[in-house]
Amino acid sequence: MATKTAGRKTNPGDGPGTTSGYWLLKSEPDVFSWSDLVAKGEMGEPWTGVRNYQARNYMRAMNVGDRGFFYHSNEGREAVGILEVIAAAHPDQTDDTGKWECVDVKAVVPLAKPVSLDAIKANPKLAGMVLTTNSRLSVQPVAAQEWAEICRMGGVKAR
DNA sequence: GCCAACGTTGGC
DNA sequence: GCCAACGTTGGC
Repeated sequence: MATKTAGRKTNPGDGPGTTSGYWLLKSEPDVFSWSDLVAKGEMGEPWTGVRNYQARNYMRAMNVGDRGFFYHSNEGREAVGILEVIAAAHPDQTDDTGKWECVDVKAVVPLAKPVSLDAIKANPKLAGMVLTTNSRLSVQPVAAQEWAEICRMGGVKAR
């Protein structure tokens, strides 16, 4: 593990090559939503379909037990729940080339109050979030203090 | 639905 | 190895 991340810093606030163990994963809710993941229960679901090297490398850096926000892109534009990594990166069955990988995740808890992109942008503590600095990256690291702040805004205990 | 930003591809 | 063309993402 601790795979190389193409020479990039993983996250401001974390040292180079380290991760906080917190993530943010995007999905368009009309393709795969938070409630879809909840419906999978403890079995969880492979996070397939990522076709971006940076995003793949972040998935490779994930450990079982890491937590992430489930973010609804396009429709909703808000973090809606907390998920947990239940299987480390493995080949993506929906990919024929053999290049792409996915992790398995399960739903942990919904945010009592979804945290919108607008609210994130309006919060100076979250100014450095990848969500705003690289809006196209679908799998991204979250710094520990960002995790705590969004949990607070979302009305859930940070865990 | 539009389009800016970003990433990838392929010709040279 | 450069860069123009193209495709995709996701906010607006």
